[in-house]
Amino acid sequence: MSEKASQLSRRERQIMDIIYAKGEATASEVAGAMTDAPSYSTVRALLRILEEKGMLKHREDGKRYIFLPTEPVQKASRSALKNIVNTFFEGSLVNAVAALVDGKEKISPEEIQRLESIIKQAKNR
Amino acid sequence: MSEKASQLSRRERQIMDIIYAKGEATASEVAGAMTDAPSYSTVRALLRILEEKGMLKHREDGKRYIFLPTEPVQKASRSALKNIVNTFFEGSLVNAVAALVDGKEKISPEEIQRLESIIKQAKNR
DNA sequence: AATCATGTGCTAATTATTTAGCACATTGGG
DNA sequence: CCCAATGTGCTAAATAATTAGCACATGATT
Repeated sequence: MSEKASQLSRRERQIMDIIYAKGEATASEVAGAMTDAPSYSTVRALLRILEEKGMLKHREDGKRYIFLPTEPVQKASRSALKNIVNTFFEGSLVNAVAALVDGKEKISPEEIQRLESIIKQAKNR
Repeated sequence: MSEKASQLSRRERQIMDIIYAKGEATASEVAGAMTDAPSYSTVRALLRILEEKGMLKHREDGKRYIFLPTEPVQKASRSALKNIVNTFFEGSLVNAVAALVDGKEKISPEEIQRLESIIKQAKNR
């Protein structure tokens, strides 16, 4: 079912989530985004480990490192969704969408419209 | 962002996923569902820990224990989805649905129809 | 130029997770 | 009735994850 992602430890996953949410981030940005952040030193160590594991890469910006995911967000998100669909919705796309829509309090007319067009597109395929 | 779920260790999460997917399971069923399963003894230990943490409960069936989630699958799935929407889709429901639909190879006419009715319902709210 | 602020690399220690083993209970078959 | 098969509880050991600290580099500021 799951492969690389589930090999990550709790902290590693937490950090990956932050970086996916931000797109990219420095060590201190990551630390800042953690509610229960350990020391800066610890965060750096984890970033290094994630890089060793091939989950992250970095580019340099002056003396700082800016970390970003190796795997593009699109691919990662699809695999995360797939996992949830399989775990909770017996593989049913429709049930997952239903949960997503039902779970949301208010859906604006614009959103409805966009959803309709998504389905329209799916129809013509 | 995340709360209880992210406190689970790698193995614990793996087991929770299996039990959510099955609805409920015995120790040996859980072990059987793990591709990289450790010993039976280990699986039982993890189940016990998950029960201590309040994630699982069990009922007895003869001499066996059948484990099931404390939190209903519906609630757990919504929280998992919410997490993904926030992490990968900047909180946008619509983008998540788009990824879900785009990620799927074939969508049957029946599925399309059900999707349409989900949106229709959402409209009248 | 000296000092401070902020960065990294590496290492070592603590804590958590993961694992297997042993003792004992129960059920079903021979 | 006895024994094998299958279950649980508990405990202890091994492995992995998490953490902080120290040494050193670099750029800015006084």
